[in-house]
Amino acid sequence: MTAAPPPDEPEPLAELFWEVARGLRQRSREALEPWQITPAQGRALQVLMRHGAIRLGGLAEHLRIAPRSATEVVDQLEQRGLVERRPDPQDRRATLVAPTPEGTRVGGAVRDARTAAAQRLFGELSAADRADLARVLRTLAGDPRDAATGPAGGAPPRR
Amino acid sequence: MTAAPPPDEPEPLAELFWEVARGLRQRSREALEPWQITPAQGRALQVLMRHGAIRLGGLAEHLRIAPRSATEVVDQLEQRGLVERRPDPQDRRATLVAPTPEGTRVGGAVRDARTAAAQRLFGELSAADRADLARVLRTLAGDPRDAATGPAGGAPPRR
DNA sequence: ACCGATGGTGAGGTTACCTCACCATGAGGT
DNA sequence: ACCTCATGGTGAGGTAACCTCACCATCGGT
Repeated sequence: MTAAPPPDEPEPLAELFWEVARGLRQRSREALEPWQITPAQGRALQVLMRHGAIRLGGLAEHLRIAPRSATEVVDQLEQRGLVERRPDPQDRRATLVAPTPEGTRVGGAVRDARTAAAQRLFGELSAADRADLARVLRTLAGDPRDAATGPAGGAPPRR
Repeated sequence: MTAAPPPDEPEPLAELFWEVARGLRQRSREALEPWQITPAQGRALQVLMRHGAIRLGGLAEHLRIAPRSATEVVDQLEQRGLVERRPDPQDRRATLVAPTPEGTRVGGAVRDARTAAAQRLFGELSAADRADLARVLRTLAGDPRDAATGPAGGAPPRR
């Protein structure tokens, strides 16, 4: 266990990664401050804008949180008039959640603001650097999409 | 891909980034599960291992949290016998916090586990990819280290 | 000797999660 | 048709990791 054959230093890599994450999160938070939207609400709204009306459980799945927690964030968004609960005609147990027109408007604005925030960070990079970053991140995310352009033959398809 | 006049898709870049962050956080969490150490405690312990005895306020600064919050995490670590409070001989208002021998032991193990976790993720990359990632992240982190050394500074042109 | 600044902490609040228990409904077996 | 079990949402209550505000002891400068 003391053996570290490739004596790399992933430690600073991870640290660096978190440092950048901090910066990105900070910018995102500033970006959605004008709308008084919490990060959790923003994430939920984005999912709803993409998927339209979905069940509460489906929303929870997309957000990777417990169904109970989805109830909570939907409560908040509903109270702000950004989303609407309606019964699922297919299943009377289920509740569909959909953005209101206002929710769509705000959601769009939030998305734009967040995009702009990301741009302010990633825009500092050259196009080549952005491409490198995207390629490497795709590899790390387990996306096999870049296997063809990989320099060392790419990573074996794990998982 | 060479001609991309409006190359503004930071959206997937940011998404990709968070996806990877999720994976890294997940692995880190698993890594320090055997020690029953929460992420906040782990971070504090790492700082203490690096700096030895420091003031509570100094710890808060390193962790970028409010002094009051540092009190809390130190309380937890002290209760587990991993750190020790002692009066600062220079200033009777201040409290020095230092890891106990046990804390040093656990802190080392946690560091190793976390390093191994990061390795499991970043180890999937080629050395060249790791270098690219490090370079780009340093730029994003605002580290002037690579600006002074020019565009091809620390990393020789690969490929 | 005084007085404003500083270091730590008690009290109490927030966010974003969680589990467990519960109820209404749906779906399958007999 | 009936019974049973699984499923969808939610009330109740809990946790981690932060925060601010108020307070006290001490420090440093005049």
